[in-house]
Amino acid sequence: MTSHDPDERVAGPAPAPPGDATPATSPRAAAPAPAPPGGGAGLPALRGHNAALMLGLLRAAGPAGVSRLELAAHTGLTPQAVSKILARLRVDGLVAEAGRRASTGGKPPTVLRLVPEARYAIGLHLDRDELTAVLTDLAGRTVAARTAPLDLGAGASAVLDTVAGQLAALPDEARSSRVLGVGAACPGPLDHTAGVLRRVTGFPDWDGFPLRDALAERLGLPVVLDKDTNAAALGLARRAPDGRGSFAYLHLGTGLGAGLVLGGVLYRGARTGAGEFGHQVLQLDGPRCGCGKRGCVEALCLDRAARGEPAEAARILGVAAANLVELLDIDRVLLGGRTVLARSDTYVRGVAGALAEQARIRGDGGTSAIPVAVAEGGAQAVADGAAHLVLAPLFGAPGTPFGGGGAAEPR
Amino acid sequence: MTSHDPDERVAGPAPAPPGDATPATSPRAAAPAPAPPGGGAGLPALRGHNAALMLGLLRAAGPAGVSRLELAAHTGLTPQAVSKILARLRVDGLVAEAGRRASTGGKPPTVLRLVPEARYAIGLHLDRDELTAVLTDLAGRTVAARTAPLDLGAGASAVLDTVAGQLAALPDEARSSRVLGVGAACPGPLDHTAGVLRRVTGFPDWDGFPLRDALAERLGLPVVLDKDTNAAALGLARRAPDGRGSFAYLHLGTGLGAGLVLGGVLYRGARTGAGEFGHQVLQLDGPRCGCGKRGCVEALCLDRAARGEPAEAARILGVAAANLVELLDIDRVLLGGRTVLARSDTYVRGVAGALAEQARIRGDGGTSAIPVAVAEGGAQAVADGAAHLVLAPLFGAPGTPFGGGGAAEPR
DNA sequence: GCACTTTGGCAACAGCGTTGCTTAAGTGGA
DNA sequence: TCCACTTAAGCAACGCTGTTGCCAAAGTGC
Repeated sequence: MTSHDPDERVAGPAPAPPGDATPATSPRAAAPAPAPPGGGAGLPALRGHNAALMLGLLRAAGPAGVSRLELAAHTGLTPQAVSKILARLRVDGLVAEAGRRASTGGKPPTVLRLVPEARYAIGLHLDRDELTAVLTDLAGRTVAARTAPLDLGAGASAVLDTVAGQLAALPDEARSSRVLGVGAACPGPLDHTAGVLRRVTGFPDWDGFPLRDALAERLGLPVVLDKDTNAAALGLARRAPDGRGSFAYLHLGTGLGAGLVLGGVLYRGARTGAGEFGHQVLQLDGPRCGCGKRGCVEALCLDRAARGEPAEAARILGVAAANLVELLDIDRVLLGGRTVLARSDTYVRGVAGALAEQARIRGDGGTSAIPVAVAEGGAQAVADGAAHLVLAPLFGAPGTPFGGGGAAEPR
Repeated sequence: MTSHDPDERVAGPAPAPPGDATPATSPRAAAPAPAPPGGGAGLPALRGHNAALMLGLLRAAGPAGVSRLELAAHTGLTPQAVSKILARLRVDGLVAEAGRRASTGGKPPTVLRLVPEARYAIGLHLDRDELTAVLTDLAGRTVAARTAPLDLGAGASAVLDTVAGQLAALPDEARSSRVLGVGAACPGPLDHTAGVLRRVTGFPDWDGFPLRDALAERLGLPVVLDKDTNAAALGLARRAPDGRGSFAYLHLGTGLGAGLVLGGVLYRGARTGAGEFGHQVLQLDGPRCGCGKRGCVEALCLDRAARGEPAEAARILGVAAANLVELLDIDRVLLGGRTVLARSDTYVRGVAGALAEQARIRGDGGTSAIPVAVAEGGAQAVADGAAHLVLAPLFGAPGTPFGGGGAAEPR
């Protein structure tokens, strides 16, 4: 079965066809209420919240797993409650027992871990000249990845064809019913909520195109659309040790953008346009930038880089990063993008220098220098992160409001 | 001093800072659960969440009130559930019926409203040379306000004496058991979580002083400590029509600071140091600022203001504000502080001009110019907002995590 | 081999919002 | 005047949540 039923509606949790007896997994409810935003919560929301929390802790534990009592301690829930919740997750196939740990003077604890192959997500990175598609499992591991040339200027139909072709070439799991959906990352600006592209620099024809719905219809899967920098930041957030940190991912390629993770949660802003970092004015009445303003970081930075002065470019980026750190009080800065990767040491050193200088001036002792590093993941980072646009709702982000996805039933 | 028994436990949910999930324990032990951060939720949390949500909607409705069915529609809860929740709140004395509205073809709806005098909070603004204390009721109205000279340099004991004296001069309600706590706002930087002051500019002796606990012990009430700009922003957030907006409050007085409300929630940052807006570098290698860096907005702005060029100062502030708007995608900018208020028209025009220019360049149509206004509340805005540091947890912020205060029992 | 510790499940329970139905209190047409 | 209809709100029973109390399982250590 290579193609999904084209008539299938994707948006809502479509009520399962009566004749189609879904296997073991228990379809709990047909999502009764559209839940007005900011709404009240009932028992289903409570269950979803705790289930998501537990899945998040299990994912953080990795292959090593966690014991029930450890989960109880981390969540503040009763061991008995943890047992019940885990029982539900085990029935759904998301969690499994994985042996026992050594005793500490009593009955040895049973170790639990995620079942990575229980669910999958597809991540797409639609760049200006290249398409990357990855298949990611529940644990966040990249199962498969493909890259193909792409011409964003070739029109919607051609782009959709390319995407469909690449997905068809992914392993069979990519077409199983265990795929939760597709995360698509594009150059901004775009409207995440509506799933519509805006004026992608250099490709004005895409302005207003409902890419999310077009992809959803073509692929027969739910689709989430977001900016490439946001996707990358989301992917990096998963790698954070505590899962609650705040950081900025600064992407310096042909342009300069940022993805902000504040308190462990991707920050998108009121109109999902946050992170437009490139056109922060850093030099009052400075040289005119392509955007029409004067003294934008992007222009200053890329100019120095083009002139073969990467150290100076890095210093400028560092000043902008220091602004960011002061304003948002984040605890980490990650760098990425082609321009950075070409001279990563220089850029890390330049930005770290600016931040160290600032820490020295503030001299807070406690708030010593903010660490700077090159973002892991390399060229695939955006596509990887795009998959997490779909996976993330399953896992309880540290301070998420009610009703994190919970044990999402596939399709 | 007052009639408070110093050993008495101030029961009920300790006022948690809005926006983050830290339980912010009162000096004494909290009764139920220490609730590990980001923890799981049970039925009490569910109840608290919905109660807080309801209180938030009731507050937003103001004296006009709301009907049960309207609350049901806004929350997504069943009318029956709304009835039950309101019954509990009425028993607690927080909510009361207030007549009926005209019929629309059936039984006329009963109107419900907050009982403003059911709870109170005290707001303190400890400025460098002045102390303002206000008594605020549940509806957010300022019941009483007092201002007295203060010398922050006179030492902790003298400052505490002054505070206690001012509180003693507030109306009797300020000493009733219905007072939930005290919100204290100071010039930054400080550590909101620990309740400890940092290097207040000009008063280095305060560095490391545990003001929150000192005030709590002296006054026998729970205390929440925060930066003056944060308090002001929180107070302004309550005035927002939708309650979910994002805005920045820019305070230009003897210094320049910002309070950020993102998605209806006060954003404090990882180490509660967010909003350090004054030392954003706006002119690469510009004139040296008192802070040690070069080209900070604060230095540029105040220099122009001192030179009698308010229009130029406003333009510079506008460029910095435009940076903020682009980075965080907020939908409103509010101005305040002595320097602004002295020439408010000039500053509003200057900042609005910069934002309009940016909107023109982006030319998004939808995202037309971000509105700019002078913050309401005047000199009392900070003290008013400080009271909301205590009140806010009672009301469900739009997207708050679990366990918003709920119906706090006094004593 | 026995006391002890640690782990984890079973059963009963209190409390949450939901469902189904009834009562209250209006409007409006015959 | 009466009766059908609409809207509002409460009562009772219910399903499901995490919690509590208790007990069985499975180790360690003397």
